Amino acid sequence: MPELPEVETIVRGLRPRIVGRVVEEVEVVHDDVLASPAADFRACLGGRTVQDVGRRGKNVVARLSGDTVLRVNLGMTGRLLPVEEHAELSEEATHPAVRLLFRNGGALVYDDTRRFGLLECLSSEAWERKAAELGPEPLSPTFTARRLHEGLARSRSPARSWLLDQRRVAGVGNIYANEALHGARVHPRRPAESLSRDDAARLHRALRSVLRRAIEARGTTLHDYRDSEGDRGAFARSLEVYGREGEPCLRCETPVERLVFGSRSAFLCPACQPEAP
DNA sequence: AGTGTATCCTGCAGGC
DNA sequence: TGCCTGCAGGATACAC
Repeated sequence: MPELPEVETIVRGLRPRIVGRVVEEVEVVHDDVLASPAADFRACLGGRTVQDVGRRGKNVVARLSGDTVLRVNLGMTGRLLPVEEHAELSEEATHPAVRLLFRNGGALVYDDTRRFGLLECLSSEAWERKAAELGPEPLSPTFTARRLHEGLARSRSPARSWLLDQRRVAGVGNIYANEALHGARVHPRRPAESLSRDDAARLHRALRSVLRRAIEARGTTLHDYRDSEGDRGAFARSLEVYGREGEPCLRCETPVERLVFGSRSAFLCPACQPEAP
């Protein structure tokens, strides 16, 4: 669910509310969202101060004292809800899985209906090693059209599968992959290596554009996604193909088609995005 | 190297 | 109302 723009929105809201707080107690409601046994997770976090909250790909990355990192992957339905006082929490939390209780009151609740998310407490060094396996940040200045073209050229995967692979580029999920491909007029099934330099340049531009606009709109809420204030994102109304099967393409009126491959839906305009280049 | 499939889990919409 | 199927912003592991 949450892709780069949603995670970015969550992180921005979270940062001012939890930096400086000290984790006093860790309540584990469902240990299946933890990467390690609950006792290890508690010991890893207990007593530490939150120093910063950032994002890498779709991961929320909280840096804590003692060179410790809490990585949160929100899966499909994960939410991070800062709560001011113990007493009246859980208003938003319908499926709390983990609660970090702060010294002097307040908490950060990890809520996750489907529990596909993952919380991992690890050393800075261990986190850096993992982060190095992720592809470049698509909004970083070092992610150039040329670099994208070079990456695509080495793979026969369908372009959409390529975009979803976090080792190739970090943070793109099914919504923005489909939107970017439509913006670039590239069929989602086109082999990555078949994209010309021009195709790659359009894809680069479309991807960055859609991610930036979605961040401005505070993300896309289809069902579950809420930011750290509990608010919905506004980008759903700006989607051009995702979820619009049978509706007219906004560019040419041709009905949007849905395909399934890689066990996920792909949405495209068959006129704007021809399968053959 | 790539693809198809299954798995984790819950909720919702739609058909009957 | 109930029961069924299919579907969902993700990630991973497996066999072929």
